Amino acid sequence: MEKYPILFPVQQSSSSSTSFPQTSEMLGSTHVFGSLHGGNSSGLLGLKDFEGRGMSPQGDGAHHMKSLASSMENETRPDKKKEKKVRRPRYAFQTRSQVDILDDGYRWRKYGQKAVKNNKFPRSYYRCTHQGCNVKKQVQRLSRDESIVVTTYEGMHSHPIEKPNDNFEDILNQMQIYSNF
DNA sequence: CGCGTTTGACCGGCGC
DNA sequence: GCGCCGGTCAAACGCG
Repeated sequence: MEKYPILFPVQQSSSSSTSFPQTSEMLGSTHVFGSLHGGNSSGLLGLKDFEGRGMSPQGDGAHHMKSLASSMENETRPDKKKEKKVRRPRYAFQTRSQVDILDDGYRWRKYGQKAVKNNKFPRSYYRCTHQGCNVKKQVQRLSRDESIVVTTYEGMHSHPIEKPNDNFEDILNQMQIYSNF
């Protein structure tokens, strides 16, 4: 199935790499959504795994990624009447890519970027620009292995994908997304 | 011009 | 209570 010479729909992101050596392996480990049961493929990890390990061998400091470790937890807030912020489950997966921006068919608007402790690369915060859709995602590159990009999705899209171009590759990618649901 | 990015300030939660 | 830290806001800027 992944024998197609499909490349990623990274058309506009010129990230210092004109010729991508990316192979089907990379595609195989991408776009797996929600099915993080035990698929420890070469590049897929659960959320709790995140990157909490490569860091902090010194024990102290920087293990505040509890927010990221909230995988399928439904946020059983022992708190209160007011649910202003409904923390929805997050889905994180790693991707072997040389570009940070993975085009998944949706249109995202970046709204923040913060430096990550124990990581030389910053983390970018994106939000779906569709009206009424507050799906968020954050993209982060591991400093441990800079060829790995961790993408964390939060929320579910309730609107059709708006694809900026109708390449055959894009359609195939979308099919991959859906089939993995 | 409209839309997206950049970037420092701001905010709320949690640990000490 | 204070300070750190992760996340978000928003004004200014850039680009097509």
